Formats: sequence, structure tokens, C-alpha cells
Amino acid sequence: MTPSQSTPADTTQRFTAGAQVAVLLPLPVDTAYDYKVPEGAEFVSGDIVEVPLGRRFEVGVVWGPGRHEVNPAKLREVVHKLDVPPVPEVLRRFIDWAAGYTLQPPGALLRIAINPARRWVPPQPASAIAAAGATLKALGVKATPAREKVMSAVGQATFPTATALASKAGVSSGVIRQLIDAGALKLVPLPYASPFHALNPAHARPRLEAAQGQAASELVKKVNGGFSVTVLDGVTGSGKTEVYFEAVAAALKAGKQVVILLPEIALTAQSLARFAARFGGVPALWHSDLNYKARRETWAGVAQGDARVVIGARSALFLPFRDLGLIVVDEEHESAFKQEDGAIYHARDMAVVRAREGAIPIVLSSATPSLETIINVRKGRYARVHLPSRYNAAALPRISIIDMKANPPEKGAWGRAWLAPPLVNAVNRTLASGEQALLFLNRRGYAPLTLCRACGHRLHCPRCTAWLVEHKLTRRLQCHHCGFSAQQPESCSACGAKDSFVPCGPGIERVAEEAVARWPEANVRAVASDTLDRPSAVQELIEDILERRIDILVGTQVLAKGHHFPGLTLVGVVDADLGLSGWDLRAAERTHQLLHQVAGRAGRADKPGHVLLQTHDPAHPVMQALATGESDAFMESEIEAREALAMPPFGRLTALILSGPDEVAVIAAGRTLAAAAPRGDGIEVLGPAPAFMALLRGVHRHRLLLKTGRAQAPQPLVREWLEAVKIPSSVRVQIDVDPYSFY
DNA sequence: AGCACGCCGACT
DNA sequence: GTCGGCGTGCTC
Repeated sequence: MTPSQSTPADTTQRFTAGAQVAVLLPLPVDTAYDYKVPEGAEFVSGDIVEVPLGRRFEVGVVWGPGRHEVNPAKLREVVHKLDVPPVPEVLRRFIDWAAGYTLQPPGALLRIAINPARRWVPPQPASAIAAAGATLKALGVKATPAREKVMSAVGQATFPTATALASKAGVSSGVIRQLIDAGALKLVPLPYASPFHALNPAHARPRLEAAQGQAASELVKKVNGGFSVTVLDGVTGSGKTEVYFEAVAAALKAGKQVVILLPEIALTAQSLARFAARFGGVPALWHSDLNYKARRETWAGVAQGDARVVIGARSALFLPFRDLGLIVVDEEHESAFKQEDGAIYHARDMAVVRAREGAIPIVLSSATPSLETIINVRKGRYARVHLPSRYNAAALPRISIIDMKANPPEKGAWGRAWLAPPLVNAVNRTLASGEQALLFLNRRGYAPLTLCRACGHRLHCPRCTAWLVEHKLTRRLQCHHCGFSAQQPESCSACGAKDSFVPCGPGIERVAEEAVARWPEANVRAVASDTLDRPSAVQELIEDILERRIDILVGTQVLAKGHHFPGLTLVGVVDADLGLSGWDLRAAERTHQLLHQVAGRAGRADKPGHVLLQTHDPAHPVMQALATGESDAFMESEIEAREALAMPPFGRLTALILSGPDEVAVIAAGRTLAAAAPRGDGIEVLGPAPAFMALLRGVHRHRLLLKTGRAQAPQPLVREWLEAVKIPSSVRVQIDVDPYSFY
């Protein structure tokens, strides 16, 4: 990433009546629009304003002086300024930079930043209810029994809500409303009460081990020292969270705000409870399914500086912090940080930029740092703080490989089997000693593929390039990409054969079926994202495991992170090869990270866990790295491979994704782009090719990939490229700079 | 993102 | 004859 080139707009710049201002709108348009400052108004850069746009109104942000590039006759006036703090200059600079880098329209990023202001409702000043001081009679209000009850219940007291008074008096709240309207009761304004907990950096100082204490003090040193990037790494349970909490405490002590970014799935009640135990209060939360009120409240609290710490998913990075002093990205390696919510960006990379623009420190925390991060450490761009030993000296699990070719599973009375004899024996031993086992398989449902025995026809989704997955639990066939679901047909639609469908391959339900058949005495539970849809379901599951109501867990990656279960001493990875197939630069790295994390679930202080990996390719570097514990050597070979192929971060990739309902138009657009592709030394364009999911929810997708050298910025090339061609509006062009996935 | 304008098919 | 489909283009 190269430093910002945009010149920061000066916050102190004022715009008075008659002047022109550029207002950036939260829309996917390329530039800010000019507006006139109305009579009697005065604005500064960053002010959030309402402006007319076409025949509607839109909320935007004063981005700077007008650019005077449009016919003055077209100019319209700003309607008014919203009563919210202006968007801080750092955030504006950050949006400009991020838009230029990711090739997204700046408005698309602004939208993430100011969404809660777009339908701004000034927060209602809180008020309580009390007697107005006049009798019903004096007011000429008819004294019904219900009204009398209310008046005697209210007395000299104040009630926080109408409901509270209504229930005290034993009447419905409608009566209260009537009495307020009649003037017998009045609303008394309450002083502003912050909805945010006070956070005390000294609330519960943890006792840190020597290594942790040293790591913590290194991070604390960075807190008031301007921009820095520090990688905090150490195995699961080494106490990374406790360590970065000390940096959070230091930032709080310095009166600064903090944002902690987590992958969406990791935003659990547990992570909040852990925070609360350390700081004596719950932080503000930010994620995609907050309701509107909470969103507005947190957004305003962040802008006013009232919300001191936000724990949130990637979009929390775009909140208008008044005085941000520290960013933490936990589980830095997680690919969930690279996703699209209106705009395509990598939250970890953008977080580093946000830190730089704000001249503040950022901590990247992970048990398995990403390859990009490791390289940045090596090149000296990022500092590294390493936590060597496992907290409380708990033993690391022993990892061994089961060669599935040499140890094929033995078929049982229930049908095909997926557990090889060594794993079966290990489960036997685990159950005999009263401990728990996890059978890990990253595949939901019963069978990933259903085919007709008679003709070989495969059941696939009508709207996606994907097989339908049989789910025995719901007795339906499901598409895991679009939510399509159907009854299993009685006969084959291709050849008409009856009862000819056979399931192929295992999902967790099928492995659970085998476990039940093999260990009828044991309690077996299959767990996947679809069975953990409620937050309470997660909590219940955790309790069931801790209370030993489950002996054998069969589950997907939802079980890979988070809680540690002391009774769980065996992990069997049913198909360790699963993540390795497919054209994905990071397949091996990701599989390594996932399996490493799963392995971390096993064992406890007095009894090391055992992890068995079932694989058809025991010699694969991923398996060898896991079995020998030589993660560093594995990463080394991955780095060499990437360097040899000039793949990121040694070369740069940019993907153009074309999509639309009409496949012919999408393909034609792909050809048009390919014909106009940039040429030059070290520039290569691949494609167009159908995306991995060429048909998704009825939308056809094709991709082109631009490869450039480390020194060649792809952004200007892509800009020129797209300016030179005409793509019909029925085909959408998305640009993904530094793509992570290839589908 | 909205929203209107515009040009071709089935209806009160 | 009009209602309405969504392809195309514009919003300071």
C-alpha cells in the first residue's frame, strides 16, 4: 500500500452564504456534487447536510470547496445542516484514500460511514412522568375510577415511563396518555444519561505471566507513540486477548477511543463478557444486524466520544470516531475481513491505512498470522510481539496423520463408513476414560451430492452452479449458496427411474449417523451454522458440552474457534483434504489455519489432547506441517511458492467481476474488456472465465484477472481500461483489488 | 442508489 | 386506444 496522495481538506475552512461547496453523497457516483450555501448558513468541511437531488432529498457530507465544474444554473442550495457532529477530517481522508485504492466510488464507502445519519431522527430527550400539580376537578377532567387510581399512584413521585406508572396504578397506558393530554400529568425532562457503560482501565488488572507482561508493556509503549503496526502472535490460549486488553487500557487512560475488529462470527456474548470482566463494563457493539435505534445510538456516541470502546465487525472501521487512539484487529488472518458490504475491501488492510491516517497504533492479533502479515514483519514494516508458551502451561495437542489409503474405513451394518480404524480406536479409548471427542468435518448436511444410480444424473440447484445437499434433519435438499430447497423427488427427472437416488460422500449428519451406530451408548450431537442460528443456541451447546451431556460432537467450523472445553481430549478431522481442492491461492494456508485452530480445541492442562487427521495425501505439506508442528517451515514453503509465481504479495492481482442475468451479455462484455486489456511489461490479463460459481442466484458471473508486478499500481491501469470500453448497464462490473477468493 | 424517461406488448 | 414492462441515463 502506498501513502495517501490526496491533500487533506482543511477542517477550519468555512463556507458562508453564496459560496459553493462540494457535497459527497452516499451513492455510487464518481464525484462530489456542488451546492450553494444558502443565505444565513455557514458550513465547515465534514458537516453532514441534507441536499436536494433530482426530485428527492439525500444526506451527504461537505467534502470541501466547490469544484465549479458544472453550469451555475444547475446549482441548487443545501437545505440544512443536521444536528450531528461533523465527519472528522481523518475519516474523510481515509475514505478518499480507501476509495482510490479499492477503486470503489468514494460515495459507496461514505455510505458505510454515515448510514445511520441518512434517516436521522434527533434522539428524543428522555423524560419522566410526574403529577402536574392540579387536581382533575380543577382541570375540568372527568374523574373516572381509572384516572383516580393513576393520580393517587403518582403522588409526588416521578416515573421513568408511562408503562411503569400504568402498572403501578393497575390501568392501561392509554389512561396515562389521556391525563398527559389533559394536563393532569406532565413530562419532566431527564438529564442526558449515557447508554454506554463507564469503562475502568484499572477495574480488574489481570495477573500476567512474565512473557505476557513483557508483550503487554511493548504494546502499551506504542499507545501514545503515533502510527505503528504490531503483530501479536501466539498459540490459542497463550493469552493474546489479555495482552491487547492492556493496550486498550492504556488508550482509555490516555482519554482515547478504541476499536476492536473481529470477524462477524466471533462477535459473541463471550467476547463481551470477557471484556466486561476486565473493564467493568460492556463495550459498544457494531455489526450488521443491530437494530436501527442501537445503530444510531452507537454511531452518535462514537461521534461525540461518549462510546469509548467499540467491538465490531469490519464496517466499524468507518465509524466517525471523535478521537480514536488504538485499533485492534483480532483473528487478523480471517478471510471474513475480506467481504463485500456494498463495497469490496479488506478490513485488515484498510485498518492499517486508517491507523496511518490517524497517526495511531494498530495491533494485528492471530494464532496463525496470514502470509501477507508474516512478510510485512520480515520486511520490517510491522513489529512483532510473540507469546511463546501456552497460558497456564497447558500442553499442546499431539497431532498424527491417518493415511486413508492404508487404513480404509470398514463398512458397517449401517452402510458406508467414513471413520478409519485408528480413529475408531481412539474414540473408543476416549469414551472409555470418560472424555469427549470432536469429529470435525467442514460440510453441512447428510450428503454433499445426490445422484441417480440408473443414469448418473446429479441433483443440482436451478439457480446456481452447485449440487443440492441432502439434509436428513429437515428432510429436504438444499442449495448452500442461495437458500433454494426442495423435496427429494420420487423419481429421476432425467431417466424416470424410481427410488434410484443415492447419497454420495459424507456431511456431518452422515458422520453422526455412523457415530450413533458405532457407539450406541454415547450421546452424539451434530452441530453446524444452521443449528446454531440463535445466540442462545450457542450458549446452550456450550453448557451441554461442559456439563458432559454430549460425548461425541460432530461439527463444522462453527466449532473451530472460541470456547475451550476441558473434557474434550480427542479431535478427529474426518476429511483433512477438504479445503485443499479448487483454484485458490490461499487454499493450503487456509486449511492449515483452520486445522490448526480445530486442533487447539483438544486437551487440557493435565492431559494433552490428541488430534487425528484423516487424509489421502499424508505427504502434503499442510499435513506434514501440522503433524510436526513446523508451521514456520510450512509458511516458508508457501512464501517461496508465491514468490516463484509472482503471486501476492510479490505481485499484485486485481479481479474484474462481470455479472448479470443474461449470460450472453455477460460473456460479450467479458470479450469487450479482454480486447481492450492493458498491455505492457509485467502486465498480464487472464480470462474472461466463468467464475467458480458461474451461476449464483440466477446471476451469471465471469471474471478477468489482472496481474501486475509489485511496483506497478493496478489502479490507474484499471481506470484507463474501464474508461476505454462501453459495457451495457445490464452487466455489472465489480472491481476487486487484491482478491482473496476466486469465485 | 433512486427516479424518470422512453419505447414495445397485453388489457380495462 | 392506454397501462406497464424494465433498459438507459442522470442527479450538482
